[in-house]
Amino acid sequence: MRKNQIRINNERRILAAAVKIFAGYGYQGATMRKIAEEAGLPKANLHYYFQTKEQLYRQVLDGIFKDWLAAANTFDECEEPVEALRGYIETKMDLSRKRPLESRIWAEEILRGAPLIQDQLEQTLAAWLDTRVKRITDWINTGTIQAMNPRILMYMIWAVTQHFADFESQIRALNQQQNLSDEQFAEAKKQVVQTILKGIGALE
Amino acid sequence: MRKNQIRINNERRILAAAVKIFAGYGYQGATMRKIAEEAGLPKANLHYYFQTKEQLYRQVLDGIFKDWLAAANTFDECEEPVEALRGYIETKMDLSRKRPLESRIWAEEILRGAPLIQDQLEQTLAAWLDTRVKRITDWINTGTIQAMNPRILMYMIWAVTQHFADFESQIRALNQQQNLSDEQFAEAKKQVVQTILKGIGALE
DNA sequence: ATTAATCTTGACCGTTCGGTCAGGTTTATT
DNA sequence: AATAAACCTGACCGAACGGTCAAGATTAAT
Repeated sequence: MRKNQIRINNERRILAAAVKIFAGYGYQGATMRKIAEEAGLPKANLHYYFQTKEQLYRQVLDGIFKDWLAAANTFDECEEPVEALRGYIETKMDLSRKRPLESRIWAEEILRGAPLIQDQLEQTLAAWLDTRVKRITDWINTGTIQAMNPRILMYMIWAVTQHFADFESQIRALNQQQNLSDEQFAEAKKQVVQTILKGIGALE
Repeated sequence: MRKNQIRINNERRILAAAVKIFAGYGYQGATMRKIAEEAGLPKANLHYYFQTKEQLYRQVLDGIFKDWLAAANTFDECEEPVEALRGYIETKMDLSRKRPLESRIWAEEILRGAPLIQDQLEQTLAAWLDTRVKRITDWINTGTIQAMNPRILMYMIWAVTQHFADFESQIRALNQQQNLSDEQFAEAKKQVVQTILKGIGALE
């Protein structure tokens, strides 16, 4: 039941263009014409593969959500809290660095009240979070890390890791109009890990 | 040279409506018609007080920027790093709680690459940050807190404090579809302060 | 080689956008 | 009371939006 190669190629081209335009202009600011230009295709062709702008946007969001969840692998594979949290924070930071556009699309959707992905948040993401909260609670109960609210810890990790993608233009303006270099980003990653792990009493 | 009371009242009404609509729909998604409806005025009347949509938006951003900088008072007034940072974090958290709409408008502007406020970021905000970086550097040099990159510390504080406003809908979806109660928010504030201060070695 | 299925696209449509403007109304000044 | 300044607003404009469609071109199946 594999799709025709033409369809595969064109859908990929359109989705890649859509990510750029949605990230740069937001859902409302993005236009089918801009996406078509970016993809190098006539506008009517976009509507052949994706009936509406909203459907195209939904597919973009779905792809982002999957990457988002996949970043948790390190978290699940490690037994030790220090290892697990460090791995998760570093993976999220790397994702922020490598795929800032996707991070910004996600952020804008949440900012607008998550009109299209509320269901996914309330079901898939909520279940995902519950599982990790249980693991952290176990660590607390066995005295491996200090008592705290695991949900708030996760919110803090998400906030900090995504900030480097979502607020990139602000950070650039405060860094002599230069994006963070690889060295600066590595330093940031290290300090974020260090501060959070030490902050919850998992280090020293 | 004081303005007529009619002008004062109407400009305030329009600005308040604009904050709601810009926060809820983003710059592109917001329309002059929606803002006019929210303000209870005919659309043409908006253009009498604010020539263009962009000018109205700029005035909204200016107001936000001023509040943003004013939150730093606590930071400057305290000598001790623990007191100064705790005060600043708590003030920013409270701002996030009390004025989430403004926080979201700011976030969206940065997300879009700060097209209208780049100058303010590169000048006013950069100078503001430099001053605070110097203070933190002094604390480090006198051994009051551990060595670190003060800029990254500030980025972390901004990220976490604003997250509770900007990602409110995500947090709500993960909290049984309920916004954080006052008690939950107070707990979050406490844990954020605790984690960051302990994370940089200013506590214990 | 023929047919069917898929893909391509310029031209077009109704709607909504930001913005304008003429002409009336209200408020302030003298 | 008269004049000027400020304020108000329904009706309108060109541009751009998302989306449609018919007719032709290409590819796949037989």
